Amino acid sequence: MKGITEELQSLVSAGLKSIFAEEAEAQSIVINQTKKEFEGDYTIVLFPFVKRLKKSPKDIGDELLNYLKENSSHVTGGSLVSGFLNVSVSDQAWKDQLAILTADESFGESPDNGKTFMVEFSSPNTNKPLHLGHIRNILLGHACANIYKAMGYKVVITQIINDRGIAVCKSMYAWEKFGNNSNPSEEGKKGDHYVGDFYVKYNQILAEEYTQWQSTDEAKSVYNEKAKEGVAEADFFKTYKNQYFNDFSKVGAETKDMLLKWEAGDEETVALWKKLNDWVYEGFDETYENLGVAFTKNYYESDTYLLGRASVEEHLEKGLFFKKPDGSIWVDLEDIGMDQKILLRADGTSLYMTQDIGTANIRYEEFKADKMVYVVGNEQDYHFKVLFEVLKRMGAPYADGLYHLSYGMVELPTGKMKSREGKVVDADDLVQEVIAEAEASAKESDRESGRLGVLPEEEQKEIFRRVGLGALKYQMIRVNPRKGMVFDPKDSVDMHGVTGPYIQNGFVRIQSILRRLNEDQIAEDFADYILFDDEKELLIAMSNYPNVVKEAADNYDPSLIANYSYNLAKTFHRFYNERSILKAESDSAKAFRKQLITEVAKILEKSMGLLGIEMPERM
RNA sequence: GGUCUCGUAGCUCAACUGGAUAGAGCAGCUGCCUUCUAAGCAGCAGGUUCCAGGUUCGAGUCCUGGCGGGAUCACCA
Repeated sequence: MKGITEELQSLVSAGLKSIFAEEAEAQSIVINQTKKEFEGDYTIVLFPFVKRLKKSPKDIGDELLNYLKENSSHVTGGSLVSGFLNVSVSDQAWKDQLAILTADESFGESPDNGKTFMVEFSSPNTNKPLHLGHIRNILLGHACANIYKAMGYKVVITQIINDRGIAVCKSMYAWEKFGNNSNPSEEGKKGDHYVGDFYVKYNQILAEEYTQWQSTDEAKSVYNEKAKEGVAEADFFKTYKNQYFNDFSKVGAETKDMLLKWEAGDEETVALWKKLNDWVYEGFDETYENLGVAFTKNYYESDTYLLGRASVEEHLEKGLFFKKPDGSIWVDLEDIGMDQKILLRADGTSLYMTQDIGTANIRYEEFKADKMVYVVGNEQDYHFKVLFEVLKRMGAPYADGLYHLSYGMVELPTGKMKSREGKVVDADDLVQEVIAEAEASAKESDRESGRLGVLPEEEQKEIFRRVGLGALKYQMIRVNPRKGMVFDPKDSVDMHGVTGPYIQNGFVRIQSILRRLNEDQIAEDFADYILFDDEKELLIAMSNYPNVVKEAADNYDPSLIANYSYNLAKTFHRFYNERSILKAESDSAKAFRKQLITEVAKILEKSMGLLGIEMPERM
């Protein structure tokens, strides 16, 4: 069964063929909703054919309109305005459209296509809790997974956990020194926060040590070298911190020693490492659960960091890469305007790039995914460009299905977040905060209506949770992923206007009506009903849903869904203010509207569901 | 400096991938709750779409060159 838009497209396509012998693919024909200023429901843009047919828009439009009227019972009339053919469709066409929506439980969802979609997101480090940046990442990735599931893919959700390296050792070091052999539950903290606090502590003691060092003779002599170049002392020490850590720091040396021990498999060190990481995972799981996401499979860097090496060496022999005199292995991408990039160190140890090559390979072996999408911030655009190019040259069978879903950073009004300084918006805090805000907002409006106060405590809590999370998630997803965004934790999230709660409110209003309607029998028949424009607008919007899902999938852009849901909700709110359902002017109006709003609610719920946002029954 | 990316109302964002007079929300101002949930609706006001050229029936959208912000240019991940 086809929606009206598709029907018009194929009619126009057939019409062009029969009248002008012109081949035009149905999907390529541009059909818009007619602007309010003009008479009509749908607009067909004729300009593309003017040139190809060498005829005036008027000739084409007149003949096409005749064809449409003769060949479709749905097209009742139309008018031509400078190259735009505005056609009107019959009330029956709208009712047919509603029937399609009602009959098709999985409207907007495609049947199983036998393909697999894999998405990687979150990808946390185990030395600190998740923050605002992760939230955008997680929500984008999760929404994409849902969208591709709706498109008929089997979906695999993964994260790669960065559980090794010097950063983890820093937390371990600080815990050993200051942890008093305690643990998260004794301290009443969430595991990831507990461990993260030691990471912050570590950076504090390192900073103290560094400050003290700056007044030593050793430091003076290092600075004196640079002073000749006219670098101010304060500026010098600001930029020297990393090198200090590597060359002079006692704390740094001990931490690096810890890393070496870990790599050598030292039992005690590994046990400590495992203990801290397990605490962190417990904390992460809680955060993920609060956000409503779950992973099919976790990859740990401690397992995968050696992978890829064999693969690189193999392709070196095939002449794809080259070896520098020092023994390191490189790929030369200068022929496509990119740089040379190192793939394997002289000592044979692997790098970020090597790891990612290896991980991609084992993932493909494990899941045979047709698409593999990485949700990673745009600061890694270049890395993924190189990675994908290298995999392509290596002849990876999955190379064409790789995609980097790059998104802009989330910034605070004060600038970037600095996790080392503890200057971050914590994910768990933020979630708690928005839920509290939803509660405050609800109680304020409930003071007059008294709707929620009578519900059991549990039920109220669930409502606040859904509304708060709905607000947060919607705000994060509604902007185009490519763009950076500013998030002000002081304002937290809005509950009015273009927001999650606005859309949820549309759904809630419908549920409220349906609860009342179901109390008495109403007529089912509305054959003689004549539609209002606002009712047609709802049908137009709903019939467009599958296209929006497809577009969101093609562009890896959940914000399209977010905008769509808002527009549908807005159309509904307008309709709601204009037309009564319980007190409809006739039985057929009541029957029609009942069916109409039932479908509106379904699509609101479905589309928001794709974004991971749940609908409350009341609010 | 090279590469990538963004620039639309005071602020946060749209614009169906080149279509009609660039739309929403927030903030400001006016109205609408004894009538289906006012987390709502209606209205006022707010624009040289960063600038200059070009492509064409038509450009916020594509091309060229500037200007401005961000990212990146590690044998870190």
